[in-house]
Amino acid sequence: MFNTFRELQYYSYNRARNYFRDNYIQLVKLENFLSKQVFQLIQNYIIQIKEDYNEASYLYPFWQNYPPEERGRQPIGDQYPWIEVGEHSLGGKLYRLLSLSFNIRDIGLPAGSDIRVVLSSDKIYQITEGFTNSCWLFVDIKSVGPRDDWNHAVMSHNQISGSGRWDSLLSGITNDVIIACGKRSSHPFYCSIPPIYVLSDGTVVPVVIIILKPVYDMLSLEFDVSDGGQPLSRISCATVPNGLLLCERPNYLSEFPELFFPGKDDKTKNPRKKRCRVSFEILKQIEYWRFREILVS
Amino acid sequence: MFNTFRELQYYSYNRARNYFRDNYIQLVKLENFLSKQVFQLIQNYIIQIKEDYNEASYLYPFWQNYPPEERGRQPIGDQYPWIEVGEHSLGGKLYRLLSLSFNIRDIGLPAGSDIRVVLSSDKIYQITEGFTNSCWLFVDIKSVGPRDDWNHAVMSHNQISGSGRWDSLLSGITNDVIIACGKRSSHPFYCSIPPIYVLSDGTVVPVVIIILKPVYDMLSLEFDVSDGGQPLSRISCATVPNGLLLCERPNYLSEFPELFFPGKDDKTKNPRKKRCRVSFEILKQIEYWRFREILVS
DNA sequence: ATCGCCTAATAGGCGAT
DNA sequence: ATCGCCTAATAGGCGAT
Repeated sequence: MFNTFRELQYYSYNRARNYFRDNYIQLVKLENFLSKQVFQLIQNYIIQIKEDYNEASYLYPFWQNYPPEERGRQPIGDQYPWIEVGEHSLGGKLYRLLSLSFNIRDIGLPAGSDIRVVLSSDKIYQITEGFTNSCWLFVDIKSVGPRDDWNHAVMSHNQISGSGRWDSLLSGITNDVIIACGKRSSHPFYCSIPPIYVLSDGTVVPVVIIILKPVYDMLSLEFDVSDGGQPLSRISCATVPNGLLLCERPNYLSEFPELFFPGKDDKTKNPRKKRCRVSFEILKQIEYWRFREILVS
Repeated sequence: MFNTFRELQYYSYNRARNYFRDNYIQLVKLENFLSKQVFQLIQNYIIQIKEDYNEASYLYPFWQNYPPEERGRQPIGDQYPWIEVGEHSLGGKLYRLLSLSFNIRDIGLPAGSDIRVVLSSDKIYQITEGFTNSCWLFVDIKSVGPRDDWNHAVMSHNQISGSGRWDSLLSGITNDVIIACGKRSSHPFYCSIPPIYVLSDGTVVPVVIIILKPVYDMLSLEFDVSDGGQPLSRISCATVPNGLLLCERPNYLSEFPELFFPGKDDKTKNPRKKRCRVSFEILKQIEYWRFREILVS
């Protein structure tokens, strides 16, 4: 079955890729639209999200004897790994709330982001002027605490889409290598997600990548609090341009070569799997709506 | 905030724990009910699930140059890691479909299973004879292929609930150690999930643990197929008894000491974090409805 | 059938500069 | 601010017995 629809997909993919390279404005509009949708969902439900998130701290007596171990170089010892708190309190809601505005399919893929749903709606059909009614929304949830709260996110190669060349039937898609280009260092970044998928039924599915970054406080650091707790402080939302926008047209990477900069992996990591960082500051420069924040009162 | 509601939770927890130890039949009924619900959702949507699952194989041209690496001892080299295919094609649907029958909250926790949702409904209120209208459904999705398709699942300590003693206000909950007891070996298993949670608003939330095990075929192994592909073959559903049922009343573990048997970790693993295996055969003996299968046509 | 050897992929805290 | 050092937790393929 790996090749059952290959020929159909090959021609349809290249047709779609040409279409969206020519009409790249539609991709931008699609990203703008979904960025707004997701942002508004979170904003509308922020009270509930905050309550669910903060319950993790209130449930301390139930996990205090089995906390996740701290990790990394030299953990100070006053922090609890909080990854899953953000993933669940945000992720579950996204699955449900998106289904209010879109038809959803949970198409399988061996790798990709935390949450990935194929969305269909008339609005997408409108935006693409009838070319497709679907897109693949990739959402990654990147939690951080007060000591790691910089204006960027760390992305793995399975979380960023690339130029997506598919030159000959058997070759399959390949992305041009991106340079994670920093002030003091740089390294190649082998993003692995295509800019567009074509499903076995012919549906054309451009990829949209959104990062949600819940940031938590550590109450133990505040001078007037004796008790602990890691409540939600704010949520940043960032929309990373589709690989065609990055590498083809308008080729954002040529104007903003430092959009991606070196990640967190050390030199023992397989270079093809090294992560990069995405600058939120530069995303905002590309288009103001690519970066937004929701403060939690 | 770690201790804001501790006293309330302490008393309410022990009251609830006593209640469900005395009325353990209600816990069993609750598990039976949810087991049926989840099983029926999957059965009703199996065509869609299968389509979404199998699309991962059809999308091969899009990931063939960036496949997840095989892992473990001596990979043969003909298999693709398929973990995320099952997680997403099943998981996304569960989030949405459960919301048709239940009110859902995505309460945060630093650790636990893949999917965990606090469900509320009148039906739960009925089953518990008015004691609570909520439960915490923990669902773990455990994919395997044809070479690892045994009648069990491997569970980490964060995926099984225990006896849940909370003896003094400050101590927090602790589970009695379970013995993962096999034919040739055995080891302690330090399950870390309490049998019941009490939320900050006083809601009593007993835990229900369900395992979904999608099993895939490897077409490359079939003698009349030259192409590859890893389509869905069947889904097993297993319901693991709540820790109170296991360790207190009716104390299933005393009658079925081999329900949990040694897991997959090696001796370098922190003993407190070692996984165990759960026997599906024994689950079926405990109550027939604790193990069911859905064949994919 | 039992059970454990073995490694990829994810993630983000925090130190060194 | 930059960037990479560093490790927990999850997962299941498959070999040895």
